[in-house]
Amino acid sequence: MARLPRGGRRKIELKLIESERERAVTLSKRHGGLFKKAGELATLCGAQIAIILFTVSGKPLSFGSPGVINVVKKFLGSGHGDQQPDAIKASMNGYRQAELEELNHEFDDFNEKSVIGKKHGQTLEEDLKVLLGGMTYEDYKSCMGIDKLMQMKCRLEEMKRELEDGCEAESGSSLLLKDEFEVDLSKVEGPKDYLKL
Amino acid sequence: MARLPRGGRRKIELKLIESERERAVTLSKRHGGLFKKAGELATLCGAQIAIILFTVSGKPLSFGSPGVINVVKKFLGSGHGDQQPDAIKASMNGYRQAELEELNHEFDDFNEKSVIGKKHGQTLEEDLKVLLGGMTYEDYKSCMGIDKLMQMKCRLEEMKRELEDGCEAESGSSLLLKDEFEVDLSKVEGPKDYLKL
DNA sequence: TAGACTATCTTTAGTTT
DNA sequence: TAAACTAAAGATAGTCT
Repeated sequence: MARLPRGGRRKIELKLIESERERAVTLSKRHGGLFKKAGELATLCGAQIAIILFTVSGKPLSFGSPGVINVVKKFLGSGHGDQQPDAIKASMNGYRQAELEELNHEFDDFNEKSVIGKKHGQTLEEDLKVLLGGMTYEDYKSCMGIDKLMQMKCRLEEMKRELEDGCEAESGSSLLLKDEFEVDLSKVEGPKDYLKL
Repeated sequence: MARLPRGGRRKIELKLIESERERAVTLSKRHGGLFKKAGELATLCGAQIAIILFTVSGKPLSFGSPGVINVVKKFLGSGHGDQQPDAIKASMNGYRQAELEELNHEFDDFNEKSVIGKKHGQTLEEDLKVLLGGMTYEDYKSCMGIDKLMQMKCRLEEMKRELEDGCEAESGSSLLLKDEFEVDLSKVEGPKDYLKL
């Protein structure tokens, strides 16, 4: 009855939890917390939100307000007709728009880091080395951050090209992120603001 | 320089934030927090996760590990081939499985509440009244909780019927939740465990 | 073994700059 | 206008039952 207050929350390392049982417990707790937060966000901000979650064993869990399928449909479907003030974005579906937002955001992050490097008199090439730290080339491919950064660059250029060509390339498949995305770091240039949409 | 520690976090009511500006600030903060938590969940538990978010103004934001589209595809596509130990679930896609999980979970919640009511000698009909509190009938339709509960009941029965028919009704459309779902409370029966899948 | 507990960590509402 | 700040609110890791 009388509880000994020995244990409390402790900070944990952000890496895959080894123990399968502990992992399941953590998933259960955080799954609840995440969905709760999503619900609050929907209520407080009037946002529509969907979360799709697959556990390591393949079990699907989902949250949706006003329903996963509705949000996903909107995301995959056309975005025109909504109150999009931007003419370019009005021709894109939610997926493209969200991707664009994300890429621009990462673009800003990278630019900021580059500027910090510049202050120390580094070249962009050196910035990259700093950003990549002591990783080997093999690490690069498994590193989400830099991988996405490279995808970002190419995607931005691709989008820009499409827009300059008159937004006619509606085929879509070329816009899907490739599972395998080879990056030749020697060809990486520094980010340019004019690439940002 | 010296900050007067007058302000700190205060509890807020869980309803739509009136002020458009304040709503945007809250969305920005919580959007970051939510996506961060999702990333942690993916890392810690090895889970695949996608979040799709539309702001009130229609702007789409997304998070995905290993990419929104991949997770959504898996969700909408067939679930067979994965390590599903359950024969029934193996024939369902992620969407149906997740829906089933959610419904079973709500079913448990409702059952638990009913049991609590039973302890006080109430009938199931009275349980419902307790659960519904002082709401009017119009409130029912706008009340997500009870609305989903009714959907749940029907959906479970529907699924059960399909399964008994040999899992042949693969058409799918009948399984989509209807936007408008009329509920006649006088016909509502108590939950039965044999309905649960 | 799934839920209760609690000390601590994390997020964020309101404020200031 | 956005960013930094502060402390209360909220989430949760580890423990116990």
